[in-house]
Amino acid sequence: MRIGELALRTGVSERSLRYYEQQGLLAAERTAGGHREYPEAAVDRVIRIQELFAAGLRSKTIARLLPCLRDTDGGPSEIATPKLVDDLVAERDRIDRMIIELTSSREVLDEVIDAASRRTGS
Amino acid sequence: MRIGELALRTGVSERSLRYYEQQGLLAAERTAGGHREYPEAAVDRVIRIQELFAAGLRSKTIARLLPCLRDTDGGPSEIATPKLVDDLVAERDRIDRMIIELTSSREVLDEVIDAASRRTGS
DNA sequence: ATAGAATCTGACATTGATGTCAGGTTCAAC
DNA sequence: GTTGAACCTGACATCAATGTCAGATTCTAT
Repeated sequence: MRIGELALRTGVSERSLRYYEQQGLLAAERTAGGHREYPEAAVDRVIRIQELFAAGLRSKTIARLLPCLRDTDGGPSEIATPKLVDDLVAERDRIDRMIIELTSSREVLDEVIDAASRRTGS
Repeated sequence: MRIGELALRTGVSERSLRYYEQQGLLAAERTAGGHREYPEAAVDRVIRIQELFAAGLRSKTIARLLPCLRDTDGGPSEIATPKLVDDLVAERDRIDRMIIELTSSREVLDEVIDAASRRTGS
């Protein structure tokens, strides 16, 4: 598929898709005229990339991580280097802390929302 | 306490603490010479602010939200306006989605880490 | 062949919290 | 009072993904 459809199906802007390619996160074939042609699997990959971005990973880390995923390509995935594992463990811990913080903030919001709703009579 | 101690105890930089004040998130008394003097409760408030920032809220939203918290001051808290409630509900939903994404990304990282650990023999 | 939609590259702007630096003032201890 | 640490303000820089725009090229349908 071409970039417009991929953008539509993933909810990610064309601008970002081109950026992903530039960062080595997302490969694309090219038509004779130079237009990008994506395989069907690109949809899942883009969504995964977005999730990793949302988790606070930077593109460089994602670029190192992606080849180690088994379900990204059918092909044989690489094994994470020790340095990468260290980094990923740090990221995982950070994500764990973030989930805790998010949950805490969620409760704060809920409290305020509930207090106001009770006033209004829901 | 003064800004240096507050920074130390919260892990938030002095720069950020001044920024919080500028954004109306954190009040401070002033000594005769103009130095900031914080009450003990500032520690908790700063930590809460940090959590809300980590949850992706912008300072303007936090500024509107803080007066509605009951445990921030002992005093009577304000009730959230309908507009604010709308915004907070949107934020809460976004946080919920983010937690889901984070959990998903956490699993991805775990998988790669485990695969590498098994190779190394843990 | 041609028109209009889609895509290309490249450059510049934005966002918002935070880092950093400079030059000056205040505080606390001796 | 002096000195060094802590603090003040104000300005400018940073980061990284994304938005946006311009001008050119390609694709697709008629």
